[in-house]
Amino acid sequence: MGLNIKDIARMANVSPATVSRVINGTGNVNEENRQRVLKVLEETGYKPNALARGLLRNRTNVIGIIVPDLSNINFAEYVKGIENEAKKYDYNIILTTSGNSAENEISYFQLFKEKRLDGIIFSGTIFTKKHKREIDKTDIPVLVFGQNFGDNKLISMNIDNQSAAYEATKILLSKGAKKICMITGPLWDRAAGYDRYSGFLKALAEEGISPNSVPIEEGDFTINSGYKSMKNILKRYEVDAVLAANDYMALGAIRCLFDENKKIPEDVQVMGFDDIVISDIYNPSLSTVRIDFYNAGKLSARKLIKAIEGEKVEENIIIPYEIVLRGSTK
Amino acid sequence: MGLNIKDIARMANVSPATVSRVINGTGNVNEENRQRVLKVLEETGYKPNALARGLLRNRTNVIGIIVPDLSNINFAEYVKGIENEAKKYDYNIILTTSGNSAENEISYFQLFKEKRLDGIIFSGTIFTKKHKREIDKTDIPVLVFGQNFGDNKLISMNIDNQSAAYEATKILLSKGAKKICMITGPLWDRAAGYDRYSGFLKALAEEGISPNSVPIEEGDFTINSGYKSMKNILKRYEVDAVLAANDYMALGAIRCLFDENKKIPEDVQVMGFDDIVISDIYNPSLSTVRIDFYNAGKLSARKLIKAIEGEKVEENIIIPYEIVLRGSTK
DNA sequence: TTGTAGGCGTTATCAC
DNA sequence: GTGATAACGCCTACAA
Repeated sequence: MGLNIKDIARMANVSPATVSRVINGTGNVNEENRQRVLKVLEETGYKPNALARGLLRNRTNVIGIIVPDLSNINFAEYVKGIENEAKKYDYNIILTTSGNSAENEISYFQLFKEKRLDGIIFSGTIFTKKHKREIDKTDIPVLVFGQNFGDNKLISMNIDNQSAAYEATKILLSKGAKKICMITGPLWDRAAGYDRYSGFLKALAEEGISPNSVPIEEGDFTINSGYKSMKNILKRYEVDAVLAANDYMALGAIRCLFDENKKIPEDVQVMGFDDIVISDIYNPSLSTVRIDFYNAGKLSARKLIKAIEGEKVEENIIIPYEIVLRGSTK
Repeated sequence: MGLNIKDIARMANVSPATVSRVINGTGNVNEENRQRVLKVLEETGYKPNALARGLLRNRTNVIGIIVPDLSNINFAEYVKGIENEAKKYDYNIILTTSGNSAENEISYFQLFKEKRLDGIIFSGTIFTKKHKREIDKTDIPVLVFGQNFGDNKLISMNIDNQSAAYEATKILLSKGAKKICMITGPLWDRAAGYDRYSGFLKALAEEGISPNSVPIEEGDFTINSGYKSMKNILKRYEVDAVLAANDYMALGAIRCLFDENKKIPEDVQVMGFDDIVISDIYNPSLSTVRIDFYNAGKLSARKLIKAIEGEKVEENIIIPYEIVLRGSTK
């Protein structure tokens, strides 16, 4: 290590320019010289310094990612998708997690700018004016995931959470639910919290059900909060269907219903969100809304790289969802 | 954007050197000038180019990570731990996943070298001479996670999988198991596959049980493979205890036992590995071996950064485990 | 076909 | 206290 292009040049008895030409396959090089250089490269294991190269080309081939939390399997899958796809195009990723702190998010934007990354994928759960201002100051391509935010400067990719929750609710009602309730995520979480909640309300409105008569508890996406929320609801209401804003809460709710001697789905139907790996094997197996985060990640990487390389990219991309019916619904 | 330190200098009527001094807090600067510079920095949102800086200082403040797969919650937690801890020391991470391909792993080592990262955390499931040769060629500090590989050049961090499996087996036996069996991971996976398997055998040996009489199936860590392995075992044997090399396989096994009308833990005791979030709420709740990957990640980051900054670091660090007894054992 | 020289943006050194 | 200058390692005109 510590070798630079001049050292290689000296060893191969040529100039640094020639070495550079061999490495990059640019310009013509005498075959004999080329072979000598290649041999030295091989022997020394020399790798050009990406810093120097980036400085010159103004390109790093690195994409910055900001996600709230890697413990959430959805985000882990999303990141995996990005990474796998990016590597195909010879890009790497710098990963940061914000823990849902807007302050962290903003400071990462600045960091990414400093590091001269080629593009940024940002997935937050809230999106403020401050975020927007920061993004506007950046002239690197940015892809925002999971936030509807009309802005022609950035690419946005969204899950239609509202429609998904709407449809899930409709299905429960169509299967005979008369006393439905919901366990939501935190409502400040625009996507998985608020939008799923509002889709639920929309479906009720269409059926002429007043939201005031419907029990709604706000959980925090953990199994425990699902359990507690269900318990709170059962204290004061009789219900025959539950929509939970994610599978963990749905599983917590099922556990609670079980403890209260309710039969699923005969007495109470349950529907979750996410289709985590356990949902299929759980007893009863869980009906849920499946969103393919891995593919969303791949798509995000592809779109962003397209934008980095100067191609036109549509501004708002919608990720499909799919409703999976299993044993916890009739 | 596109501003450089010279632009700032011009705007503030000072030299680039002075701007640099203000930014880095190095050397003395006249208060009046400092204020003028700060104002320009504020107004322009200028950030120094980390590439140029890195070129000069030979430092990037970035750590490279290689893990097999982010879908595995253990690795996701591990990475999260690294990232959170690294950020405290002002380091960022470049994350790559190898999909267990040794070829990928090696090429990432080279990439990291090219990018002049300050350190590398490598977690693979196999560790070959080729890996070792590559690491030896690198003079960046490397931390290898999950592989016992005596080498004074690198820091290694390990889970004592063998002892953990040994102890788990002993517990099952002490609780009256007479006809025990195991569902292992792939045995080429040194850590979670082979080592857990060998710990199991060691415990049997100590009790004078011949391994030939004991059913052993090799799964692939998925729920399905746990189910199938259990089914295969039950076809030919009667068992009263199962050790599975991870919780997913344990849950698959439980599901199978349930389908075969076996009572848990009365007829068959089950013990897993990992303590995934669902294990506690499953019915029956799952006894398991818990390893704190998040903290292992934090510790890895801390040790590696220490090494990067020139401090001496112990060479082999052992991560503790803990056996959690729940409803699936007597 | 090949080599020399200048510059990418920053910081450290050395005069002033 | 401040500014010019060289250097980090590479690539690319341009000249030979």
